[in-house]
Order: sequence, then C-alpha cells, then structure tokens
Amino acid sequence: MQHERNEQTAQAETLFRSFMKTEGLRCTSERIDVLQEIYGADSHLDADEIYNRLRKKGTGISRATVYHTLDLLFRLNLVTRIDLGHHHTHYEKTLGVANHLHIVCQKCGKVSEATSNQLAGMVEALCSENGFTLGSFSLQVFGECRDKEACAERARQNEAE
Amino acid sequence: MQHERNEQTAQAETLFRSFMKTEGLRCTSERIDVLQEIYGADSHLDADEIYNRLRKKGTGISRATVYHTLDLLFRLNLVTRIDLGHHHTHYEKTLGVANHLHIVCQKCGKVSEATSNQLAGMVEALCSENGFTLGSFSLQVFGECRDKEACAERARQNEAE
DNA sequence: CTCCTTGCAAAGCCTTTGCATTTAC
DNA sequence: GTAAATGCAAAGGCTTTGCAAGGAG
Repeated sequence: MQHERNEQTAQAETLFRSFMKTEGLRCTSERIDVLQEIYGADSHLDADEIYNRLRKKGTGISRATVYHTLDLLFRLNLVTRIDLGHHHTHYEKTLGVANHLHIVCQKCGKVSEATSNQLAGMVEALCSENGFTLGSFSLQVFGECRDKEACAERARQNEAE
Repeated sequence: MQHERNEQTAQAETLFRSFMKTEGLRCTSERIDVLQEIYGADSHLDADEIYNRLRKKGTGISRATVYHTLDLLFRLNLVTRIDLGHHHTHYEKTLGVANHLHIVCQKCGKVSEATSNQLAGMVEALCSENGFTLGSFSLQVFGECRDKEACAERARQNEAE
C-alpha cells in the first residue's frame, strides 16, 4: 500500500513535469510541493489545509501560489475539484482513484468515501456519447446516515463546536 | 413537455407544503416563488440568477431569503447543489431529473447536459451498500470538447468578455 | 537575459448573520 | 398572539488580482 502510494505520486510527478515542458511552464519547488501534498494525502483537502500543512513542514509558500497551483493541476487533470457542501472547494488526486466518490450526510455532515467498479467505465462511455474527452469527474451523493443514533451524536458535536 | 414540467412543479409544491407542515415551518410566498423558479427553469441556476429573475418579475425578494430558501430546499431534497467549477454553487431541481449529469469543458467552459439510465440505480445501490439513505446527488464531469474548432471559438469569445 | 512565478496585501465576490419589522398559522 | 420569516446592511470567508521582486530555463 505504502509502495503503491509512492508509485502514484511518482507517476503524477512525471506526468506533471512532462506537461509543464510541453506547455512551456516551469517546475518550481512550490508546485511540486503542492502536488506531493495532495498525492500524499489519503483523502480530499481544501486549499487552506494544503497551505497549512506545507507551512508546518517549513515550506515557505503563499496562499496565492497554492491557489494558482491547484488551478494548474486541475487543468492538467491531476486533481479534481469536489464540492462537499461546505461552500468551498476541496481537492483530490485523480490518478489511481477513478472509482472513488463521496457520500455526505445532510444531517451530521459526515463524509464517507465509497468506491464503485462501474463508475469510471460509465463516465467514460457518457463522455464518448456526448462528444467529450474525459479529464476527471466527481460524484457527490447527499443523503442521510441509516445509523440515526451515531448521526444524531455527530450532529450534536457539530453544534457544540 | 410543457404539461410534464407543470406536473413536476405541482408535485414539488405539494411535497414542499407537506414537508413544511411536518416540520412546523411556514409556506411563505417567497419560498414558493423560489421553488417555482427552479422547477420552471430548464437547467441549473445560481443564487443570483434566481434573485434577478424574481426581481424582474416584480417579486420583492431579498438575497438573504433566496439563500435561506435554497438551503431549505436542499435539505428537503427538492433541489441539488452542483459545482460547475465556477467557484459558486448552482442549484437544480431533483424531481424528474435523477438521470441527469453535467459535462464541463475545461477549455471553453461549455456545460453539456447528459443523461444516463444506469446512473440513478447505481447511486441508489451505492448508498445502500454504504449505510445511507439517498437524498440527491450530482455528477460533474470535466473534460474537453472533441470539436476543437468550436471549442477554440467559444474560448475566444470568453476572453473577449 | 527573458519571461514566468512568487508573495504580499488589497480587492472581489459569494454567502451568512444580527436585528428590527413583518407575517403565517 | 406568537413564533417564524423577511429584508437590510454589515460582516465573514474563500478566492483572485495587481504589482514588484525573485528565479527557472
């Protein structure tokens, strides 16, 4: 698993460098840092989380650069934008997680990660049918936890904060 | 078609009134106006579009109420929130459009509406498997137009604006 | 050496909030 | 009559932008 993750990160970095060369853009250390932060994370992050994590590691990056880089990575399909209903964007790696989706509870806000082995193929087919080349996609599902008790407990915790 | 749309709107309104009664909330004319605006629209709208359309019709509604109502309708699963990458939320009716998704071109920004007859069933199954009751969902696909010429033309138009 | 990129701070924009007023039930 | 909803304006929070300084190719 550890090994797999590193491979993904390495693959992303190789792709990134090649993209940058093609587009005549520069591979700065800040950009690589953001890429690694996202690929090293187990799930979705928002811009501020990425900024703070990098600062804590001693990387002297600015928010402006984080936003610029995220936009770049999105355009290159190395990260996806997802909207979990928090009114700000989250970001997630695309490589190696094409069967990935989120289910958000509308009551307690809990976000569950789910996988589907049909999803990627279906989206790919839909793109073809509609005259598009697939870049990335994100599926958000809003619903309610079936476990009402645990859900209510979490909702209470949220209130408290 | 016209008939079908009206039926959906009527169905949404009935559901809404019953929800409101159950929750002890009030059916104000502003809330009904927002609901009708969304159900009367052919596609996704953002909060400001809803506000402006209602104002043009002479409805004296405020932005605050539009936002409050959208939140309410979302919680009741009468509208879905979608993120088309514009960094602000769009809203769309849920009733009668469960097979609906968006494909956004990352180059020119064009949004295509697509349908899939497998999608709703798949999402429903995923919810069950993961211990959730389905409320609503939204799938956004980011990619590139295959028609490069038309795409480049649209991109140029966007620049001009 | 050139042009891209960074970082700071300010501006921008969407969304939420506090509070007095109005209104549905 | 009373609790809920509206509207206004101000505040809030995420994101973008302008511009000077720095750095990759």
